[in-house]
Amino acid sequence: MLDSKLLDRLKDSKLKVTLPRRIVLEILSEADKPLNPYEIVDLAKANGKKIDTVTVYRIMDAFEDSNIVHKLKGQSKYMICEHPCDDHCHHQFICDSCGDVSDLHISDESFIGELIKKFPGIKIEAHYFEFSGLCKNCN
Amino acid sequence: MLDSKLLDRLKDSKLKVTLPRRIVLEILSEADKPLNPYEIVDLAKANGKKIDTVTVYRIMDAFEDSNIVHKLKGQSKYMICEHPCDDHCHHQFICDSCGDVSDLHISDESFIGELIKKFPGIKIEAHYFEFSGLCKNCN
DNA sequence: CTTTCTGCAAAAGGTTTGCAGTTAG
DNA sequence: CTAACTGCAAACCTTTTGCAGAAAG
Repeated sequence: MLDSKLLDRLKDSKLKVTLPRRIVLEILSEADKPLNPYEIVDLAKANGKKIDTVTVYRIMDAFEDSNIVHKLKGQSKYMICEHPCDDHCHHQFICDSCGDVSDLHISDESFIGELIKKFPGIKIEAHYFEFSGLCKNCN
Repeated sequence: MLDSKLLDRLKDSKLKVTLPRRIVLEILSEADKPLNPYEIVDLAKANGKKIDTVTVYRIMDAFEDSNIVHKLKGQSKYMICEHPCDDHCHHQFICDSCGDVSDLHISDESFIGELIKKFPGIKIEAHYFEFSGLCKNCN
């Protein structure tokens, strides 16, 4: 089921609430990692729901404009933006062995602070950290 | 002119020293930012030198394998790798305003060390850091 | 002389555009 | 009812593959 808070975010935007948009939101919120449009279409199909890839591209554009999702700059992957006003900051650890993805609760300051010191003048608005390796169960 | 140290890196690898490879190296070393294959072809043309795009793609693959260039994750942009290092680890800063991408040479230890302390038992094999905001020119 | 490399053509993959029909508000 | 949205087709751009000829070592 689609989380009601997410649905509210969609309602609060100037976007119309349509079936494809609900499906995309549901898939993104259930995914534990960023997804690209093709992956979203595939997951939808796996759930018995068909959406056109082009539609997903357009939905992602609209969601990005409305700050509902965050697009990873490098990859064309998207993830739900949980703290729209705070920042689009994410830290995750992906186990190469069992595939488990965990969200790391690490303090931003220790990472970001050092960076600012090293590169004075820049302003960091968002960040995404991804680590992979072996989790403590698989190590 | 092509820097002799760079040329040596090419000679030291198992790759043959060919004209297209010299051109690519020269362009990359003169560029102050990461370039994608199309940009390399265009800059070559601007210097009166014609290379096929496919050739550039293949050259970049070979250079990456030989640790001569570093590929920015996702961006399909390449830059001369001054510190031939573990190519699984990337730190990039993307300016939201001018789109400039810079690769940050920050020590892994400061970032990774803290993480290991906090999550004992995990083994980190690769990481990807992405920061975005405003570069010092746009800030 | 052998193996690697290049350039061309074509295929494959990812993303965007145009348009007619549909649906939310 | 109207503006926004979807789905399909097709265009477009990026990247990969296959192959014959050229060049490096």
